[in-house]
Amino acid sequence: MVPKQTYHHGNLHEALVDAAVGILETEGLAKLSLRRIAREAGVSQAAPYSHFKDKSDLLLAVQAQGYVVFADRMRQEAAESEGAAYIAGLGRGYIYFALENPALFELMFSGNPQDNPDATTQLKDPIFSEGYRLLDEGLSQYPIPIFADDGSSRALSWGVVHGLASLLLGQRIIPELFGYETVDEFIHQSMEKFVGLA
Amino acid sequence: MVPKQTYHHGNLHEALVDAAVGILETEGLAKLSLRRIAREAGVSQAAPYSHFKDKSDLLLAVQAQGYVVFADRMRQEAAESEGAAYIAGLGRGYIYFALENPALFELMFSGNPQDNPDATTQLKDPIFSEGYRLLDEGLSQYPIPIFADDGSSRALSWGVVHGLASLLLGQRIIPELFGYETVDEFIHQSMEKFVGLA
DNA sequence: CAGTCAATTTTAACAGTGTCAAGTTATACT
DNA sequence: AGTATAACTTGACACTGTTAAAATTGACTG
Repeated sequence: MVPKQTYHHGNLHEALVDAAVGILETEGLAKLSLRRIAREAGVSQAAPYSHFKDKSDLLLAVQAQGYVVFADRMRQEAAESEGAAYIAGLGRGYIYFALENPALFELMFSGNPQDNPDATTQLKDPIFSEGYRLLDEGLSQYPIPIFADDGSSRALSWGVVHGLASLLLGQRIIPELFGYETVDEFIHQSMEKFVGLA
Repeated sequence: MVPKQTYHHGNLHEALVDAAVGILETEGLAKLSLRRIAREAGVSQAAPYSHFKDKSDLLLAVQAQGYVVFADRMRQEAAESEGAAYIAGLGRGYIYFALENPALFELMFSGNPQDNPDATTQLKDPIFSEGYRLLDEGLSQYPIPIFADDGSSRALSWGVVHGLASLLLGQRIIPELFGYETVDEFIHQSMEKFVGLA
Protein backbone atom coordinates (compact mmCIF):
# COMPACT_ATOMS: atom_id res chain seq x y z
CA MET A 1 0.00 0.00 0.00
CA VAL A 2 2.83 2.33 -0.85
CA PRO A 3 1.53 5.77 -1.87
CA LYS A 4 1.15 5.05 -5.57
CA GLN A 5 4.63 4.40 -6.93
CA THR A 6 4.10 6.07 -10.24
CA TYR A 7 6.38 5.88 -13.18
CA HIS A 8 10.13 5.98 -13.02
CA HIS A 9 11.08 7.55 -9.79
CA GLY A 10 7.98 6.90 -7.75
CA ASN A 11 6.57 10.17 -6.63
CA LEU A 12 9.27 12.64 -7.30
CA HIS A 13 6.96 15.45 -6.28
CA GLU A 14 7.30 14.65 -2.61
CA ALA A 15 10.97 13.74 -2.90
CA LEU A 16 11.75 17.18 -4.32
CA VAL A 17 9.97 18.98 -1.52
CA ASP A 18 11.76 16.83 1.04
CA ALA A 19 15.12 17.49 -0.60
CA ALA A 20 14.41 21.21 -0.54
CA VAL A 21 13.57 21.11 3.16
CA GLY A 22 16.77 19.18 3.81
CA ILE A 23 18.89 21.75 2.01
CA LEU A 24 17.14 24.57 3.83
CA GLU A 25 17.97 22.98 7.17
CA THR A 26 21.59 22.23 6.43
CA GLU A 27 22.70 24.96 4.04
CA GLY A 28 20.20 27.79 4.23
CA LEU A 29 18.01 29.66 1.83
CA ALA A 30 20.86 31.14 -0.19
CA LYS A 31 22.09 27.70 -1.26
CA LEU A 32 18.66 26.46 -2.27
CA SER A 33 18.88 26.12 -6.05
CA LEU A 34 16.62 24.10 -8.26
CA ARG A 35 19.54 22.17 -9.73
CA ARG A 36 20.80 21.38 -6.24
CA ILE A 37 17.39 20.07 -5.23
CA ALA A 38 17.23 17.89 -8.33
CA ARG A 39 20.74 16.55 -7.70
CA GLU A 40 19.80 15.77 -4.09
CA ALA A 41 16.74 13.87 -5.29
CA GLY A 42 18.86 11.96 -7.79
CA VAL A 43 17.31 13.29 -10.96
CA SER A 44 18.41 15.59 -13.73
CA GLN A 45 18.21 19.37 -13.67
CA ALA A 46 15.03 19.62 -15.70
CA ALA A 47 13.11 16.82 -14.04
CA PRO A 48 11.36 19.12 -11.56
CA TYR A 49 9.60 20.83 -14.46
CA SER A 50 7.40 17.77 -14.88
CA HIS A 51 5.97 18.39 -11.43
CA PHE A 52 6.25 22.13 -10.89
CA LYS A 53 5.69 25.09 -13.13
CA ASP A 54 8.94 26.69 -12.08
CA LYS A 55 11.19 27.15 -9.07
CA SER A 56 8.85 29.39 -7.11
CA ASP A 57 6.08 26.89 -7.66
CA LEU A 58 8.16 24.24 -5.94
CA LEU A 59 9.03 26.64 -3.15
CA LEU A 60 5.33 27.28 -2.68
CA ALA A 61 4.87 23.60 -1.93
CA VAL A 62 7.74 23.75 0.56
CA GLN A 63 6.08 26.73 2.23
CA ALA A 64 2.76 24.94 2.46
CA GLN A 65 4.41 22.05 4.25
CA GLY A 66 6.19 24.55 6.48
CA TYR A 67 2.93 26.16 7.56
CA VAL A 68 1.64 22.83 8.80
CA VAL A 69 4.65 22.29 11.03
CA PHE A 70 4.42 25.93 12.04
CA ALA A 71 0.87 25.62 13.35
CA ASP A 72 1.73 22.37 15.08
CA ARG A 73 4.58 24.04 16.90
CA MET A 74 2.24 26.76 18.13
CA ARG A 75 -0.35 24.27 19.31
CA GLN A 76 2.28 22.18 21.04
CA GLU A 77 3.64 25.14 22.96
CA ALA A 78 0.19 26.28 24.02
CA ALA A 79 -1.09 22.87 24.99
CA GLU A 80 -2.16 22.41 28.58
CA SER A 81 -2.58 26.11 29.09
CA GLU A 82 -5.69 28.22 29.17
CA GLY A 83 -6.65 31.84 29.07
CA ALA A 84 -3.86 34.34 28.72
CA ALA A 85 -1.25 31.64 29.24
CA TYR A 86 -2.63 29.85 26.21
CA ILE A 87 -2.15 32.95 24.06
CA ALA A 88 1.34 33.39 25.44
CA GLY A 89 2.05 29.80 24.49
CA LEU A 90 0.92 30.36 20.92
CA GLY A 91 3.19 33.36 20.75
CA ARG A 92 6.16 31.43 22.08
CA GLY A 93 5.48 28.66 19.58
CA TYR A 94 5.43 31.19 16.77
CA ILE A 95 8.80 32.59 17.79
CA TYR A 96 10.34 29.22 18.57
CA PHE A 97 9.41 27.94 15.15
CA ALA A 98 11.18 30.87 13.56
CA LEU A 99 14.33 30.32 15.58
CA GLU A 100 14.29 26.57 15.12
CA ASN A 101 13.70 26.75 11.36
CA PRO A 102 15.34 30.00 10.34
CA ALA A 103 15.69 29.32 6.62
CA LEU A 104 12.20 27.89 6.30
CA PHE A 105 10.70 30.80 8.18
CA GLU A 106 12.62 33.19 5.97
CA LEU A 107 11.30 31.46 2.87
CA MET A 108 7.76 31.47 4.23
CA PHE A 109 7.68 35.17 4.92
CA SER A 110 10.19 36.69 2.52
CA GLY A 111 9.56 38.49 -0.70
CA ASN A 112 6.52 40.24 -1.96
CA PRO A 113 4.13 37.64 -3.27
CA GLN A 114 3.30 40.21 -5.90
CA ASP A 115 6.40 39.15 -7.79
CA ASN A 116 4.69 35.84 -8.39
CA PRO A 117 1.03 35.99 -9.45
CA ASP A 118 0.53 32.41 -8.33
CA ALA A 119 1.72 33.18 -4.84
CA THR A 120 -0.93 35.84 -4.39
CA THR A 121 -3.70 33.38 -5.09
CA GLN A 122 -2.08 30.67 -3.05
CA LEU A 123 -1.86 33.02 -0.07
CA LYS A 124 -5.61 32.75 0.19
CA ASP A 125 -5.29 29.07 1.00
CA PRO A 126 -6.20 28.74 4.69
CA ILE A 127 -3.00 26.78 5.27
CA PHE A 128 -0.95 29.90 4.68
CA SER A 129 -2.51 31.87 7.49
CA GLU A 130 -3.16 29.18 10.03
CA GLY A 131 -0.64 30.77 12.37
CA TYR A 132 -2.71 33.90 12.54
CA ARG A 133 -5.94 31.95 12.61
CA LEU A 134 -4.79 30.18 15.78
CA LEU A 135 -3.95 33.49 17.41
CA ASP A 136 -7.22 35.04 16.32
CA GLU A 137 -9.30 32.12 17.54
CA GLY A 138 -7.43 32.09 20.80
CA LEU A 139 -8.05 35.77 21.33
CA SER A 140 -11.76 35.45 20.74
CA GLN A 141 -11.86 32.54 23.18
CA TYR A 142 -9.71 34.16 25.82
CA PRO A 143 -9.97 37.93 25.39
CA ILE A 144 -6.98 39.75 26.80
CA PRO A 145 -6.65 43.47 27.35
CA ILE A 146 -5.83 45.73 24.42
CA PHE A 147 -5.50 43.13 21.73
CA ALA A 148 -8.92 41.60 21.85
CA ASP A 149 -11.07 44.70 22.12
CA ASP A 150 -12.35 44.31 18.62
CA GLY A 151 -11.66 41.92 15.78
CA SER A 152 -9.52 44.32 13.83
CA SER A 153 -7.16 45.24 16.62
CA ARG A 154 -6.15 41.62 16.87
CA ALA A 155 -3.87 42.27 13.95
CA LEU A 156 -1.71 44.05 16.50
CA SER A 157 -1.11 40.80 18.33
CA TRP A 158 0.07 39.19 15.13
CA GLY A 159 2.35 42.14 14.64
CA VAL A 160 4.00 41.77 18.05
CA VAL A 161 4.69 38.11 17.65
CA HIS A 162 5.79 38.24 14.04
CA GLY A 163 7.91 41.31 14.62
CA LEU A 164 9.76 39.80 17.57
CA ALA A 165 10.37 36.60 15.61
CA SER A 166 11.78 38.50 12.63
CA LEU A 167 13.91 40.83 14.68
CA LEU A 168 15.33 38.04 16.80
CA LEU A 169 16.08 36.01 13.70
CA GLY A 170 17.76 38.95 12.02
CA GLN A 171 19.86 39.69 15.08
CA ARG A 172 18.25 43.10 15.42
CA ILE A 173 17.12 42.25 18.90
CA ILE A 174 19.85 40.64 20.97
CA PRO A 175 18.35 39.59 24.30
CA GLU A 176 21.73 39.61 26.00
CA LEU A 177 22.01 43.34 25.31
CA PHE A 178 18.64 43.83 26.94
CA GLY A 179 19.90 42.32 30.15
CA TYR A 180 18.53 38.82 29.63
CA GLU A 181 20.57 35.74 30.37
CA THR A 182 19.09 33.64 27.60
CA VAL A 183 16.94 34.06 24.53
CA ASP A 184 14.40 31.80 26.16
CA GLU A 185 14.06 34.09 29.13
CA PHE A 186 13.45 37.03 26.82
CA ILE A 187 10.79 35.19 24.84
CA HIS A 188 8.97 34.00 27.93
CA GLN A 189 8.95 37.38 29.57
CA SER A 190 7.97 39.19 26.39
CA MET A 191 5.01 36.92 25.89
CA GLU A 192 3.92 37.22 29.51
CA LYS A 193 3.99 40.97 29.16
CA PHE A 194 2.24 40.74 25.82
CA VAL A 195 -0.77 38.95 27.27
CA GLY A 196 -0.80 41.05 30.41
CA LEU A 197 0.49 38.47 32.84
CA ALA A 198 3.59 40.45 33.84
CA MET B 1 33.91 72.18 -5.72
CA VAL B 2 32.65 68.90 -7.11
CA PRO B 3 33.08 66.08 -4.57
CA LYS B 4 36.58 64.99 -5.47
CA GLN B 5 36.49 63.79 -9.04
CA THR B 6 38.97 61.02 -8.61
CA TYR B 7 40.41 59.00 -11.40
CA HIS B 8 38.47 57.77 -14.37
CA HIS B 9 34.86 57.75 -13.47
CA GLY B 10 34.86 60.29 -10.68
CA ASN B 11 33.56 58.60 -7.63
CA LEU B 12 32.06 55.41 -8.84
CA HIS B 13 31.42 54.35 -5.28
CA GLU B 14 28.49 56.69 -4.89
CA ALA B 15 27.28 56.14 -8.44
CA LEU B 16 27.01 52.40 -7.82
CA VAL B 17 24.99 52.86 -4.65
CA ASP B 18 22.68 55.28 -6.45
CA ALA B 19 22.27 52.91 -9.37
CA ALA B 20 21.39 50.13 -6.95
CA VAL B 21 18.76 52.26 -5.24
CA GLY B 22 17.32 53.14 -8.64
CA ILE B 23 17.01 49.51 -9.66
CA LEU B 24 15.45 48.64 -6.30
CA GLU B 25 12.80 51.29 -6.82
CA THR B 26 11.94 50.40 -10.38
CA GLU B 27 12.54 46.66 -10.63
CA GLY B 28 12.67 45.24 -7.14
CA LEU B 29 15.12 43.23 -5.10
CA ALA B 30 14.99 40.14 -7.31
CA LYS B 31 16.35 42.05 -10.31
CA LEU B 32 19.19 43.63 -8.37
CA SER B 33 22.30 42.00 -9.82
CA LEU B 34 25.81 43.29 -9.56
CA ARG B 35 26.23 43.25 -13.33
CA ARG B 36 23.02 45.20 -13.75
CA ILE B 37 24.21 47.82 -11.29
CA ALA B 38 27.51 48.16 -13.12
CA ARG B 39 25.76 48.46 -16.47
CA GLU B 40 23.48 51.12 -15.06
CA ALA B 41 26.48 53.06 -13.81
CA GLY B 42 28.14 52.75 -17.20
CA VAL B 43 31.08 50.60 -16.21
CA SER B 44 32.10 47.02 -16.79
CA GLN B 45 30.97 44.04 -14.76
CA ALA B 46 34.10 43.84 -12.61
CA ALA B 47 34.52 47.55 -11.91
CA PRO B 48 32.57 47.44 -8.62
CA TYR B 49 35.23 45.19 -7.16
CA SER B 50 37.58 48.15 -6.92
CA HIS B 51 35.21 49.78 -4.49
CA PHE B 52 33.49 46.92 -2.74
CA LYS B 53 34.70 43.59 -1.47
CA ASP B 54 31.78 41.77 -3.07
CA LYS B 55 28.10 42.14 -3.83
CA SER B 56 26.90 42.00 -0.24
CA ASP B 57 29.43 44.66 0.65
CA LEU B 58 27.85 47.00 -1.88
CA LEU B 59 24.41 46.12 -0.61
CA LEU B 60 25.56 46.99 2.88
CA ALA B 61 26.30 50.51 1.68
CA VAL B 62 22.83 50.68 0.11
CA GLN B 63 21.32 49.58 3.40
CA ALA B 64 23.25 52.20 5.35
CA GLN B 65 21.89 54.92 3.09
CA GLY B 66 18.44 53.41 3.47
CA TYR B 67 18.57 53.62 7.25
CA VAL B 68 19.19 57.35 7.07
CA VAL B 69 16.10 57.92 4.94
CA PHE B 70 14.24 55.52 7.21
CA ALA B 71 14.92 57.51 10.38
CA ASP B 72 14.10 60.74 8.57
CA ARG B 73 10.74 59.37 7.56
CA MET B 74 9.98 58.47 11.17
CA ARG B 75 11.01 61.89 12.44
CA GLN B 76 8.99 63.62 9.76
CA GLU B 77 5.84 61.71 10.60
CA ALA B 78 6.21 62.37 14.32
CA ALA B 79 7.09 66.03 14.00
CA GLU B 80 4.76 68.49 15.68
CA SER B 81 3.41 65.83 17.97
CA GLU B 82 4.14 65.13 21.58
CA GLY B 83 3.51 62.42 24.09
CA ALA B 84 1.72 59.33 22.92
CA ALA B 85 0.91 60.97 19.59
CA TYR B 86 4.63 61.38 18.99
CA ILE B 87 5.20 57.68 19.51
CA ALA B 88 2.29 56.88 17.23
CA GLY B 89 3.87 59.14 14.61
CA LEU B 90 7.17 57.31 14.81
CA GLY B 91 5.31 54.05 14.32
CA ARG B 92 3.42 55.37 11.31
CA GLY B 93 6.67 56.62 9.82
CA TYR B 94 8.22 53.19 10.29
CA ILE B 95 5.36 51.49 8.47
CA TYR B 96 5.04 54.16 5.78
CA PHE B 97 8.71 53.82 4.95
CA ALA B 98 8.28 50.09 4.47
CA LEU B 99 5.29 50.54 2.16
CA GLU B 100 6.87 53.40 0.23
CA ASN B 101 10.19 51.59 -0.26
CA PRO B 102 9.26 47.94 -0.32
CA ALA B 103 12.38 46.59 -2.01
CA LEU B 104 14.73 48.69 0.08
CA PHE B 105 12.96 47.70 3.29
CA GLU B 106 13.14 44.08 2.24
CA LEU B 107 16.86 44.39 1.60
CA MET B 108 17.41 46.15 4.91
CA PHE B 109 15.73 43.48 6.99
CA SER B 110 16.07 40.29 4.99
CA GLY B 111 18.45 37.46 5.44
CA ASN B 112 20.40 36.37 8.43
CA PRO B 113 23.41 38.61 8.77
CA GLN B 114 25.20 35.50 9.96
CA ASP B 115 25.62 34.48 6.35
CA ASN B 116 27.94 37.44 5.96
CA PRO B 117 30.46 37.96 8.76
CA ASP B 118 30.91 41.60 7.76
CA ALA B 119 27.21 42.27 8.16
CA THR B 120 27.29 41.14 11.77
CA THR B 121 29.93 43.70 12.65
CA GLN B 122 28.29 46.39 10.55
CA LEU B 123 25.02 45.84 12.40
CA LYS B 124 26.67 47.37 15.43
CA ASP B 125 26.98 50.66 13.60
CA PRO B 126 24.44 53.01 15.25
CA ILE B 127 23.07 53.89 11.82
CA PHE B 128 21.64 50.42 11.49
CA SER B 129 19.45 50.65 14.55
CA GLU B 130 18.46 54.29 14.51
CA GLY B 131 14.87 53.32 13.86
CA TYR B 132 14.70 51.47 17.12
CA ARG B 133 16.76 54.13 18.88
CA LEU B 134 14.16 56.74 17.98
CA LEU B 135 11.39 54.57 19.36
CA ASP B 136 13.35 53.80 22.49
CA GLU B 137 14.22 57.43 23.16
CA GLY B 138 10.65 58.45 22.51
CA LEU B 139 9.37 55.88 24.96
CA SER B 140 11.68 57.03 27.73
CA GLN B 141 10.63 60.61 27.09
CA TYR B 142 6.92 59.90 26.83
CA PRO B 143 6.24 56.70 28.76
CA ILE B 144 3.10 54.97 27.57
CA PRO B 145 1.35 52.08 29.26
CA ILE B 146 2.68 48.57 28.88
CA PHE B 147 5.54 49.26 26.54
CA ALA B 148 7.55 51.65 28.66
CA ASP B 149 7.38 49.92 32.02
CA ASP B 150 11.00 48.91 31.86
CA GLY B 151 13.75 49.28 29.32
CA SER B 152 13.61 45.70 28.16
CA SER B 153 9.91 45.55 27.45
CA ARG B 154 10.34 48.34 24.94
CA ALA B 155 11.48 45.69 22.53
CA LEU B 156 7.81 44.79 22.35
CA SER B 157 7.03 48.15 20.81
CA TRP B 158 9.61 47.55 18.13
CA GLY B 159 8.02 44.19 17.53
CA VAL B 160 4.55 45.61 16.97
CA VAL B 161 5.69 48.21 14.51
CA HIS B 162 8.10 46.00 12.62
CA GLY B 163 5.68 43.12 12.51
CA LEU B 164 2.86 45.20 11.11
CA ALA B 165 5.19 46.68 8.50
CA SER B 166 6.40 43.24 7.40
CA LEU B 167 2.97 41.66 7.36
CA LEU B 168 1.43 44.53 5.42
CA LEU B 169 4.27 44.44 2.93
CA GLY B 170 3.96 40.69 2.49
CA GLN B 171 0.19 40.92 1.98
CA ARG B 172 -0.37 38.81 5.07
CA ILE B 173 -2.46 41.54 6.58
CA ILE B 174 -4.94 43.01 4.14
CA PRO B 175 -6.66 45.95 5.84
CA GLU B 176 -9.66 45.70 3.53
CA LEU B 177 -10.38 42.24 4.92
CA PHE B 178 -10.31 43.69 8.42
CA GLY B 179 -13.05 46.08 7.53
CA TYR B 180 -10.92 49.12 6.82
CA GLU B 181 -11.53 51.37 3.85
CA THR B 182 -7.89 52.21 3.27
CA VAL B 183 -4.46 51.02 4.37
CA ASP B 184 -3.92 54.45 5.86
CA GLU B 185 -6.92 54.13 8.09
CA PHE B 186 -5.65 50.79 9.35
CA ILE B 187 -2.20 52.17 10.10
CA HIS B 188 -3.52 55.21 11.92
CA GLN B 189 -5.93 53.23 14.03
CA SER B 190 -3.40 50.53 14.82
CA MET B 191 -0.89 53.07 16.02
CA GLU B 192 -3.48 54.93 18.11
CA LYS B 193 -4.37 51.68 19.76
CA PHE B 194 -0.74 50.77 20.16
CA VAL B 195 0.04 53.89 22.19
CA GLY B 196 -3.19 53.73 24.13
CA LEU B 197 -5.01 56.60 22.49
CA ALA B 198 -7.88 54.53 21.16
C1' DC C 1 58.78 67.85 -18.27
C1' DA C 2 59.63 62.70 -18.36
C1' DG C 3 59.10 58.58 -15.99
C1' DT C 4 57.42 55.71 -12.58
C1' DC C 5 53.96 53.76 -9.77
C1' DA C 6 49.66 52.66 -7.99
C1' DA C 7 44.82 53.03 -8.24
C1' DT C 8 41.16 52.10 -11.41
C1' DT C 9 38.90 49.79 -14.93
C1' DT C 10 38.36 46.25 -18.83
C1' DT C 11 38.55 41.79 -20.87
C1' DA C 12 38.18 37.04 -20.55
C1' DA C 13 37.20 33.15 -18.26
C1' DC C 14 35.08 29.89 -14.65
C1' DA C 15 31.45 27.72 -12.23
C1' DG C 16 26.97 28.15 -11.09
C1' DT C 17 22.03 29.49 -11.88
C1' DG C 18 16.74 29.14 -14.03
C1' DT C 19 14.47 27.68 -18.02
C1' DC C 20 13.17 25.76 -22.39
C1' DA C 21 13.16 22.61 -26.79
C1' DA C 22 14.06 18.38 -28.36
C1' DG C 23 14.80 13.76 -27.84
C1' DT C 24 14.40 9.39 -24.96
C1' DT C 25 12.45 6.11 -21.89
C1' DA C 26 9.09 3.82 -19.33
C1' DT C 27 4.42 3.01 -18.06
C1' DA C 28 -0.64 2.37 -18.83
C1' DC C 29 -4.23 1.20 -21.76
C1' DT C 30 -6.47 -0.64 -25.79
C1' DA D 1 1.51 -6.25 -29.03
C1' DG D 2 1.30 -1.73 -30.16
C1' DT D 3 0.47 2.89 -29.17
C1' DA D 4 -0.23 7.10 -26.66
C1' DT D 5 1.38 9.76 -23.02
C1' DA D 6 3.49 11.04 -18.80
C1' DA D 7 8.14 11.27 -16.84
C1' DC D 8 12.63 12.12 -17.49
C1' DT D 9 17.45 13.32 -19.87
C1' DT D 10 20.38 15.93 -22.79
C1' DG D 11 21.92 20.02 -24.53
C1' DA D 12 21.62 24.66 -25.03
C1' DC D 13 20.82 29.79 -23.87
C1' DA D 14 21.14 33.83 -21.21
C1' DC D 15 22.07 35.19 -16.95
C1' DT D 16 24.56 35.42 -12.34
C1' DG D 17 28.98 36.38 -8.85
C1' DT D 18 33.80 36.26 -8.82
C1' DT D 19 38.67 36.11 -10.02
C1' DA D 20 43.21 36.73 -12.74
C1' DA D 21 45.49 39.13 -16.07
C1' DA D 22 46.02 42.91 -18.87
C1' DA D 23 45.25 47.68 -20.00
C1' DT D 24 44.41 52.36 -18.86
C1' DT D 25 44.49 56.54 -16.24
C1' DG D 26 45.99 59.97 -13.07
C1' DA D 27 49.26 61.69 -9.56
C1' DC D 28 53.62 62.27 -7.88
C1' DT D 29 58.88 62.43 -8.08
C1' DG D 30 63.16 63.58 -9.92
